[in-house]
Amino acid sequence: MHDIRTLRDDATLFDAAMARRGLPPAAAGILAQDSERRAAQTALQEIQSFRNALSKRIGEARRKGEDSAALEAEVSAKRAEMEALEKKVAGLDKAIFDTLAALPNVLDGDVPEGPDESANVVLKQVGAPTDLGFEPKQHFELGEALGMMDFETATKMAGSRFTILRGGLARLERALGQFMLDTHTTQHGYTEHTVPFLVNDATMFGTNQLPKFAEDSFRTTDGRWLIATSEIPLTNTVAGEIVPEAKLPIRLTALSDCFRSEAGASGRDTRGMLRQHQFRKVELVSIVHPEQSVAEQERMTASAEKVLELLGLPYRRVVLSSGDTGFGAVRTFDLEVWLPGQQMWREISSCSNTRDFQARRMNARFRNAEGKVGGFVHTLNGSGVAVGRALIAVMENYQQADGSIRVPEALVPWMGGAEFIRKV
RNA sequence: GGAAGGGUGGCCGAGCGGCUUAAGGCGCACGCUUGGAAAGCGUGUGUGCGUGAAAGCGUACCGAGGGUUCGAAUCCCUCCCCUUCCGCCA
Repeated sequence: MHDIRTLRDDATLFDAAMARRGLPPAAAGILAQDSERRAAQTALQEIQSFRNALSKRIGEARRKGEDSAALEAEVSAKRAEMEALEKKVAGLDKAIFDTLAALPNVLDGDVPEGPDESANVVLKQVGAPTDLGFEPKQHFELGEALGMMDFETATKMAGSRFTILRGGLARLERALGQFMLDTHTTQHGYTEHTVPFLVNDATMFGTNQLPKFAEDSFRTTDGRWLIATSEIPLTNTVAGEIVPEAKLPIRLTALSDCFRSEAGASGRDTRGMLRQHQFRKVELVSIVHPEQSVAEQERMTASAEKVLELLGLPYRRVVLSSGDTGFGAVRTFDLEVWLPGQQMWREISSCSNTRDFQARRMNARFRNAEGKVGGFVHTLNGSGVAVGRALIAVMENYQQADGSIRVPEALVPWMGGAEFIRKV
């Protein structure tokens, strides 16, 4: 959510920022409505002031037992004009709010220019693409052969883009989630949370799922929403709060199921469990002082990278281009893991700084050492990492020629000591 | 789901149609007092918006949204949330 003052201060700069997002100039139209609104509000306030003064005199007159009919008539005469102005102000307020709420965040200066993911820039690579020494299989081939990944039965009961895991792979998914949570809580200072998977409209607005991206989420019959990521409940823990500065930074993590309608993704990644309506993810959220968000994004991304390093997965860090950066982010680092079966780097984590964009929507502020409200906090979110995709990555990178899966060393304690997943 | 009681400023809490730009207290800030502190005393202490060079002035805000009225924290309606009891239930 933008502060209208940034448009008033420099409309050209704002339009330039929107142009980087591929959007037409918007400032002039909004500012025209803004000045119209202010004029109407001033006119309204003059009438309100007049009314308040007369109402006071009416009260005094009545207490003295005098006749107040003339004064009452004088106020009543203004009624139509006042209602019209109230309506105008409210209408313009809503129009301006709706427009601002639908505009994406202003990108950081160091975000590379480009129309889409083709312009993303690789910042570093850790590990080389795995050389297995035989023809690698894709995860769904491996999983089905093991009898532990069942798309057919899941589709029967729920439709496409659902998967049933069994036995060793179900255990592996659980182990990955526990391992990631334990890593972030014991090594990176994040506090574990369990959160609601169903949330209300205001919460969805706070983390930018609403109003623009309603079709990406599932809605319940009682008007709630299934969370698309635990970023939503975690970040909204500070909604409406004034956090003492001494409590910052606040670092939160949760393992949750995530629900996405994948509207508009038809035909993409239809094989296997790369893109599902329901998947598990360990999320990292940081609530920080405004001066700390740039450093925190680096720290958060490093925390996610640590998980991939411990799992021994080749990955690279990519900074998303202007055309690929999400609505609420000023800058996003993606982590891409190597998938031997696909012979491709695929996204497994996305770490974004939103600065005060979400905080403004949620009205999340901090109180400084002097006890004054110091402004909006900055919020960041990142996957630490996507559990379903980590499962795929482990399967494809640790597959053996006989179709079994070796368990990464770091994961063995969470697997009850098992070192291999074999067909039973 | 049913019944009752509630939601007021950073916190507690009064107010239940005009004298409230919300009493009082706590907390906080500054000052007086003191060798220093505590206590005491005094002063100040919300947010948004509009207007203004500024000081200031105006306006809105007492869970949210509507309504009644010359005037609403106060009355009416709808919704949300909290507490207690009952019912149901992993």
